[in-house]
Amino acid sequence: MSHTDTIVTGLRKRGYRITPQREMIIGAIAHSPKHITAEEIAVRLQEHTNAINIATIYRTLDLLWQEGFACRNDLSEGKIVYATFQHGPHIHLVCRKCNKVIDADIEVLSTLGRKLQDQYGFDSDLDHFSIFGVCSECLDQ
Amino acid sequence: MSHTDTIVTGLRKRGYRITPQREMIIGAIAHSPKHITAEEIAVRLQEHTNAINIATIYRTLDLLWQEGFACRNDLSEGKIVYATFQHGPHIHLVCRKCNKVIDADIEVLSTLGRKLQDQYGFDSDLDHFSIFGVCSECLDQ
DNA sequence: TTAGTTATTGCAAGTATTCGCAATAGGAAA
DNA sequence: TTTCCTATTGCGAATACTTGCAATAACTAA
Repeated sequence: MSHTDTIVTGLRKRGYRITPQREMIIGAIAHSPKHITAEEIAVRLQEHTNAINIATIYRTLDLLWQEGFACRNDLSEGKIVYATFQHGPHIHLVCRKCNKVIDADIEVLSTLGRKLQDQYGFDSDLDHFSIFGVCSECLDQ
Repeated sequence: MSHTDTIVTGLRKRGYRITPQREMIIGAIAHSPKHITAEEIAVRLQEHTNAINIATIYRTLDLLWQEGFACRNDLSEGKIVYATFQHGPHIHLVCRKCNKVIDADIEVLSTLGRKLQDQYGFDSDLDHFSIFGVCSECLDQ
């Protein structure tokens, strides 16, 4: 089953209706090799059809995020980026000086996730999230 | 020295100019007992003077964040909240189902910060940051 | 296969945030 | 003090995102 189908099936199982718009939006984000913005999805889909409203894209991305099929990150570039989880878990270290994004591996987070679960009953999205700070180059300056 | 003065002095030391606007904005955020939005600062300041532009507030908040005097969090309520660090470090656990925010203590993060420093030379803002996920009540449903 | 229920869409208006540029005003240096 | 340099402000326009509401169309059940 393709990554797109996995998400479509998952949504259907939870009682959501699958519209052509949703399928196309899910296809676009699932095939994107990197994080993608709502606007980028709109541009992509316009190659196929010019009839998907930007509000629908925002609503679908929000749905995917709420249902745990996508991550949503403010990388402080003035827009929010989304991605599905097919590319494997990682952290974004976002430099608040130069906006550079370093992808770090998540090994260190397993303990954190377990602790938040135990102490707060909170199921954290640690597969794909952002930490702000200052990168080594900016620290040197 | 008051919390406001600490920040003002810090900015001056780094070569930034201190304008009455900046002082008032810093005062507002430093005195706020909780996270605050740009709009809330604008409302507050209007009690004192009706001459501070909203764009200036956004620019000053961004400056404070970039210089490490404030944290900046998207709690997914459709707006970004800011705060200074006087209230002590903590994590926000933000539920992506119900938008509830749980404040957790940061003890678990010290290891993480050290690892990111060692492995990536990245100086993380772990004093005051957000993790998305699902809270225990929403998990039960 | 059709009809009914109601989730979803498109549209247009609203809110949140950023940006370009000319006018203003901090603060260093004379 | 005053003068000058240029960082900062205000304004208005641009971009990013959200929301209310009527029209449409998925899906369920007959």
